[in-house]
Amino acid sequence: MVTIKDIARAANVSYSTVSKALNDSPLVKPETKTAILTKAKQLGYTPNFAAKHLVTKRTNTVGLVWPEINRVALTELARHVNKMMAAEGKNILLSISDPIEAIALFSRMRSDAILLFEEDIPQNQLPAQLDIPLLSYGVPGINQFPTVGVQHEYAMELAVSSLVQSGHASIGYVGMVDGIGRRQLAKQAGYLDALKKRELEPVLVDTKGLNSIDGSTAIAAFLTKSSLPDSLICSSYDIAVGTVRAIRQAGLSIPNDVAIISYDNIPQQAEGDVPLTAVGVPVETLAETLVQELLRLIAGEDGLVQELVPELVVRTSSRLRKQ
Amino acid sequence: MVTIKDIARAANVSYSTVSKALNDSPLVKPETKTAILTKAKQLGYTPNFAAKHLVTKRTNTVGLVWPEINRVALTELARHVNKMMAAEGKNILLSISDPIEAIALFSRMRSDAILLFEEDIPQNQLPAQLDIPLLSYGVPGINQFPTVGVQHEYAMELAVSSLVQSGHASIGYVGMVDGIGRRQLAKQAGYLDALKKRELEPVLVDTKGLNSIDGSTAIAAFLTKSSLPDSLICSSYDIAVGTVRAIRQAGLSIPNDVAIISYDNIPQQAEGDVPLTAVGVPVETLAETLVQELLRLIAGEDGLVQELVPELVVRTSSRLRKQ
DNA sequence: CTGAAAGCGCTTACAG
DNA sequence: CTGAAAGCGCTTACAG
Repeated sequence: MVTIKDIARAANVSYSTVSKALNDSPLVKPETKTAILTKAKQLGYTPNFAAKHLVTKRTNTVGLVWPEINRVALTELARHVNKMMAAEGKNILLSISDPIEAIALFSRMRSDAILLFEEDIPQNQLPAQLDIPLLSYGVPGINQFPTVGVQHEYAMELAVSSLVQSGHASIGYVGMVDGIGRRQLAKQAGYLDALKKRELEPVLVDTKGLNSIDGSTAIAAFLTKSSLPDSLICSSYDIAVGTVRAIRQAGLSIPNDVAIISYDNIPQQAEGDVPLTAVGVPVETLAETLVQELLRLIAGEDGLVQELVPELVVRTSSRLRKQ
Repeated sequence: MVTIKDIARAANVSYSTVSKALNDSPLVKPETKTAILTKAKQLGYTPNFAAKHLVTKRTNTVGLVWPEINRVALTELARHVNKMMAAEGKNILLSISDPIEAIALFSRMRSDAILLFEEDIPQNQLPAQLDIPLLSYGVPGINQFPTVGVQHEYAMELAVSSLVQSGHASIGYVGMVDGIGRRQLAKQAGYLDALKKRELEPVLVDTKGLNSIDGSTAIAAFLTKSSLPDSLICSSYDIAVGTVRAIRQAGLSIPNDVAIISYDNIPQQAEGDVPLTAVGVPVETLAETLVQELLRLIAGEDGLVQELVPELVVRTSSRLRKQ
């Protein structure tokens, strides 16, 4: 492995001059700089990250802890965060290992910060005190770390309110019921509250999982026993995809037979056979907030707990039915 | 940030003794060791990865370059590789950035090796010579690096042969047609060869993308113009999911109206409404081969180019039709 | 068993 | 402008 000492020898300068040249310091004469850079390229030099970090104390690396790399909406969010962090000169490194181990690894690596996409870690398993900042994406209050979250309850209120205004009196919910995901539980609670407030009867369709296939299976099973409510709120994009599939499979039409509102404000919602009305914080806003907060934490500022306000985007799937 | 020197001070020993104690060296007296370990825990010590690596020359880290974290089959493969590498004491770090930048990053980080899940990088953009081993997952011969691949052509031969034996004379292909993915192109070529050999007429259904939604959209569009062949080979699990959705949506039955064989030998193929016949190298075999090869490369042995042999698993979706 | 010393590959004041 | 020196946080021969 070639080091700056090898370059120094080849270029007949001291290795501290090489270091300066490689970092484009104004302290080194242009000709010397060019000569050194040429030699470095010739020798196939690759800077040693660890050595550099050891002295500069910065890794410009942010660890993303995300064991489940399989939700479309989260993938979209990760993609945005990755891109925006790159623009700030920070590299996102993703671990799909056990969250506790992943946090420990990023700690040892002295990542500038850790972003946690997994919220179901028992509080007592999280390190009581971390030396590097950790930002949690999820429901505030589940751990002691700064958190960026979404007002899920308000999102459900928006969805229910919109359906009611369109004349729907029976509104169902498709998602994991009484599951372990905090985000999922918050959505369910929000739905139940919004219905209760209006004295409407809730209908819960339990998907028992979060994949689109879980959504379609649950709807198909439900249909063998009874007919669907005339509108459904799906707890995520994936669930909505499965729900739409099962409904159309049953020969029903959207929105005429069943109106649909999906969770997750991502562009994909518009791109299916039936453009889906969606509620949620726009993925760009979410990403931007996460990045801003990470940069603040890295700069040593105090962590905040934020809950972002969701928006409703109306598309075909919940348009007013022709009476 | 607490260092071994802080621990040394607190425990009244030299910091080289602390280092030995933390590494569980037999050279240090048990009582001293216990005292040091206790102090370390008390102070909340986290070893500095960079410092350790700088002297030991090992990072025990493998970089996974995978910009598209959205294919079910690849996610399943990544999960297996991650788990198996963890068992070997190696940490997988994933980058979803531009592959060239990701490779450069892992180079600077001195990862023990790089695993490349993206095959459509122009040969001339890849570094001519890397100081750390790189293993490519994909079609052999597209770059100068050791590669683990799959005999896609043989997989297609297996699929076609199985359908022909079941009495199917019209066999279509659903996937990205003439796209840029090498794996996809190899599958398409294999399909065309297998049909030509039997003097059967090929039918290509172009999905123009790799998501399940692309599959269902393509099938639905195809159905507006003509009827489907009586059997279909889908180029991936995702495509098969979409294909099945669209077929059932059209009121057709699988396998009675249309038989389906899907690509990707993953457990998920069995779990849908219609258990899918699938062809491909079992994901466990694929993962094991990748891990073995990575470990060989890390040990300094020569890289190999391997093509694994796919297997066909027959399930409901291609069972003999009732005549 | 314990500690002093050298060194991993860099950066950065500080002299010259 | 250039170079010698110190030091980042560790490990590992080597003395004692």
